[in-house]
Amino acid sequence: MDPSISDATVGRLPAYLRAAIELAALSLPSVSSDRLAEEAGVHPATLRRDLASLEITGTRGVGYDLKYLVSQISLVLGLTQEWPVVIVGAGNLGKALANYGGFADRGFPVAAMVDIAPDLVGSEIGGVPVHPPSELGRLVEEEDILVGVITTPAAVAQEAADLLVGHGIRSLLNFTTEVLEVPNNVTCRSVDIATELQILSFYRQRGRAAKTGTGVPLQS
Amino acid sequence: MDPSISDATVGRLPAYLRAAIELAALSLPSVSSDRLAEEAGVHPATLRRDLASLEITGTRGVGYDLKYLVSQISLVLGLTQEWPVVIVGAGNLGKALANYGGFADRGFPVAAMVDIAPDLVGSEIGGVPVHPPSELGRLVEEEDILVGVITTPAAVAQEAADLLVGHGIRSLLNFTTEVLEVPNNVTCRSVDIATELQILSFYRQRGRAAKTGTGVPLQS
DNA sequence: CAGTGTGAATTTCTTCACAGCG
DNA sequence: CGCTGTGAAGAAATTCACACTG
Repeated sequence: MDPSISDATVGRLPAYLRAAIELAALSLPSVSSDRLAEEAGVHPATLRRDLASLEITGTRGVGYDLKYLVSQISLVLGLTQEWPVVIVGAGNLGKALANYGGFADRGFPVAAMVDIAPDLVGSEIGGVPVHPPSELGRLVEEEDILVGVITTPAAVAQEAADLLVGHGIRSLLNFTTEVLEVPNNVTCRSVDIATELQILSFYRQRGRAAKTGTGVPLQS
Repeated sequence: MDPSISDATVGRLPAYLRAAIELAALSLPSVSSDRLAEEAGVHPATLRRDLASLEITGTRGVGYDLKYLVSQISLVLGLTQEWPVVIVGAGNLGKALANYGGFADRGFPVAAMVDIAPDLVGSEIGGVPVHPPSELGRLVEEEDILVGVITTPAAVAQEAADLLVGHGIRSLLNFTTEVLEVPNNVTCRSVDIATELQILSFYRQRGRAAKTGTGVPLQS
């Protein structure tokens, strides 16, 4: 069912998808691996091997059909369905993300926010209502929420994670510096700005080009 | 001068640093590679090899001295100096980042913000003054700014990057979905939330555990 | 003939396993 | 004796290079 799509490949798929969408918007019917790889910033052979591993095939002498490419990559990434999101923590970052249109556009509508501050509860931010944590269970149920985004202060991030996991959420995106402990049927990715800045400073200092996009802590 | 510190190693250093700081805060004098690796979420042999490649040595039978560890990793990452930051784009995300204490705490003080909106210019956000783009040159000079953080709308992100690079900034952290073109003496890392969500949805859908923290697009 | 798909070579990264030091 | 440091094995990822096809 999942014949060996490597982690390295998965990490590149969003770049391929973005590049393909961009080129499709130019009304090009197809692309060569050379061109698409250029746009995505990878080696052409790597791109061909990645696509082959997804069983996405091109036409020899021509290239890959762009519409097909977009639909197949979307399929593999699971983007044919919507993934409603709840944002836990209505501080600055939470607000920024709620106002940020990019979520809904890409199939991750922000269905609700949760915060403990009584003065925020009941308000709306970017059209998204803020609820108290006690309502999380109901929200998850009613809004079919699949993803939890954690933008609380670091000190309570683990608490937020436990709450989300306790209500059946199995995908977490963590914006705090805290490393979260989660059961291993839960997928958690962390975006840590400090990590990014530190890596940036390493490469700057050494004058080396940053090759691969490692970054991002993570757990199962 | 830089005897082979691999990209994979660099990507793990921030996690080691964080773990070491955490353990040092518990007043432990030293740690074994087993313990530190556990905290950082890597294999103990990987940790030992990484540290050895930085010429950080432990004591056999004992472990690694925590103070030494923290200071040496900081040194390698270039965190012995401050890296003043300018945030370009005072929208929601820019504001959130300006208000976010974590920057300054970790040696990346937010020295200034830049925005084109006349009603924002002259105001302060989280104690950080907002300037018009025309003043960027002076700011970079006077505040010794080394890093540019791009939080503009995607459509003008390239423009922002050009502006920063034009004023001598050689480290960019890009929060837009746009892929930036930069000269190759400039280090640019991108944090793209859509990418993270898409990867999350892949692993969730397949029920596979997300192993390595690939993520993050990037260019030279 | 342009460009895919893929064996094979190569490089890089990880893990094992253990000699040897404090 | 516990734990580092590392040679060697193994696994994974990347890149080469070219046969082959539309």
